[in-house]
Amino acid sequence: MDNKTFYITTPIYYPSGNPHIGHCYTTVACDSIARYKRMQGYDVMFLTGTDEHGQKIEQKAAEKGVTPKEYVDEIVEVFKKLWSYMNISYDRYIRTTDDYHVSAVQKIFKDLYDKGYIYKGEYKGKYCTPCESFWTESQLDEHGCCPECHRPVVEAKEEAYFFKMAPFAEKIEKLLLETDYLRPKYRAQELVNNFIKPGLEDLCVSRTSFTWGIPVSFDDKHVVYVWIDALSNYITALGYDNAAYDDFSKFWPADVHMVAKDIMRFHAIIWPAMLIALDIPLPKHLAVHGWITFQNKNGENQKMSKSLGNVVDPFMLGERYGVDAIRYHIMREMALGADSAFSNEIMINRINSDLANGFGNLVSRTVAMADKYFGGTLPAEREVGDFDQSLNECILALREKVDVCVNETRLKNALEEIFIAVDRANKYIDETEPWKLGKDESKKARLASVLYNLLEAIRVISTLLSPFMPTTMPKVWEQIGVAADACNYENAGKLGVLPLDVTVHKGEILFPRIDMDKEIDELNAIIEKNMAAAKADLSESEKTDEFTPDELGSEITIDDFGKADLRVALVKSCEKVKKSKKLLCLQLDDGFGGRQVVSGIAEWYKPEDLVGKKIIIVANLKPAKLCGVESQGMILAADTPDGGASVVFPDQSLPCGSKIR
RNA sequence: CGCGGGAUGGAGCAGUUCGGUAGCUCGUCGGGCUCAUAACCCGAAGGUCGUAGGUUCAAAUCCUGCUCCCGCAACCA
Repeated sequence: MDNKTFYITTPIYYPSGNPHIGHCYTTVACDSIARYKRMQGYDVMFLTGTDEHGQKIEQKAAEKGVTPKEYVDEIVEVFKKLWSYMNISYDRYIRTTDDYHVSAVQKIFKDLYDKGYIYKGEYKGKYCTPCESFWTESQLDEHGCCPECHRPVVEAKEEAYFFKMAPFAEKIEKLLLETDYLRPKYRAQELVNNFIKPGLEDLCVSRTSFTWGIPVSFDDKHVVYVWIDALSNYITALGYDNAAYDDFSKFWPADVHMVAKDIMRFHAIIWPAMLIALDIPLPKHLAVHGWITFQNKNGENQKMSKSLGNVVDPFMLGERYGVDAIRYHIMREMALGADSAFSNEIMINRINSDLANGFGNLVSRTVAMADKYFGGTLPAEREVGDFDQSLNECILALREKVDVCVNETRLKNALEEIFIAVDRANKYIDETEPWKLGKDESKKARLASVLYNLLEAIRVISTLLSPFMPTTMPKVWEQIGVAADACNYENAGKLGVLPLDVTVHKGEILFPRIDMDKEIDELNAIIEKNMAAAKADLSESEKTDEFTPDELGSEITIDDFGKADLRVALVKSCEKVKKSKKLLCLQLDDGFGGRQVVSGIAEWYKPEDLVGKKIIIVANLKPAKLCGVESQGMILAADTPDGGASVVFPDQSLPCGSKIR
């Protein structure tokens, strides 16, 4: 027998804060697949870890007055504690601060440089001088200022190394469109059209503006910037370019990289490009799943966010419902690619109907009957009857069905298949009416057969379920009187494994039914408490930072001011700019025949709020296009403490075109 | 005309590859059962499959136009 291997990874998580249910999503899914593959006899490597470098970590650490390493050490402990709590069976945990990873990344970087794929160039971006930080357009705050200190940023450039992407475009396009690398496949078109067809931009892979990173070995002003550092973890953890491990030839290429959709791009394009450049075989599959969205009381979906107080604490949920119930719910709701809503109600419903009423109750009623009618031990006599075949066929076909789903990383469907079998077994009880058989002495053999068939069904079902719910299934085995080592993959494909005179042991309730109304009330109370706390936090920080006006700008002369031509204008009409969230398009009477101005205030003003009002505009600003609409000037508005904007309204009686000086 | 996804009984979804009686889970209503965690089983109600056309003997499915939602991109002059 050759030892088949299976290598599966989670992303390495960014420890800028404590882990939440979103992190559990990917990790629990990978864990279940890893456990399933181990059960099948594969030699499995399941890797997870943390991506610990970067500016944000550096800053967070500085805020707390600790070193970056001390800061991440603390959070990594929380991650590990959570994984242990969630029963995550990772084989290896990589930290990008591990020595072997650091030196391997330096070698990889140098290797790519020597091969000509990395070159020195100039990085252009928005720079905040006080923070000494570069930001991309999209990172800037709502006023186009630094997201950290909210002061204006300037165009600036710094020396940086770049990774050439162009040589790989064709191969990556083929990888996405013509292979089954990407799951779900329908995302491939989007990636190709958005990023490959317009031409891949070279990737900035080093920075000089912060120091918390892996130094470039041949140019120590620079640290390696995120991608080469983070993505390499998948190979350095196996021992690529380092001596810490020696598993690269054994496990590479990876069978599955599982990621959430926000980092799909990097794993679908940049990672393959890096591997091609390094002349390393590509991983087999990239499984992309959606986000958990949090459904609030009104049934609206919101992305999880700390300030909304809706971050679901996995420890709290586990305490209330049990870790396996959480694991089950996460995977049962998770569809490949699509988002899934998380709400207390959906979760409790799921736990009650599937786990408590369905599977838990099946075990409970079966064991209870064996206990009641036979004192726990079945007699050896048997009598085949109606419905036996139908049940047995369903159970015998189950393993194959689950195999297929797990191989395609469709865990939701795998669980669906298993619960079809649970339903079949529950139905079998009604069909065979064992309670009637129990009253008739002459039907004991038939009754024993019925109960035996049920116990066998439970054995197979619980075996296949054990990778998903590793804590609870051994309790089931205890109850149905089977040794844990008999609940293996091979036996899950056949019947007749339990001894004819099997003895059951009535035990605790596996999944207690949850009182929905009571539970929702309690959870809402917790949520409100969290929100209040979050709000208090927020107002706390407002007192210290947000109420402080932006620093005064540098001194200018009267001439400088005179360059700006400010005028009063009347809003004649106003409408939202299509395809934009923040833009309003205003038609103005400026006293000079009218003009059109676009302004990013749609979040705070409705068009009808402005029509008929006088406003102040910068009249001689160079026109620009926003979302394809021309804007001939800008309107004046003030920052509000809550991060909004308040348009400055002059006296309504001023005529249009009045100059402001 | 930036790219892509979506619209199916009260809710959430499958079905669309390759046209042929519209399916699942939850909920509702009625019935059965009593071994079981007031659980289980059966049945019923409830859908113009977003909209307007087209192709066809036949369209949720193929084609075209339109509306609305959601991501990504863009964007606060």
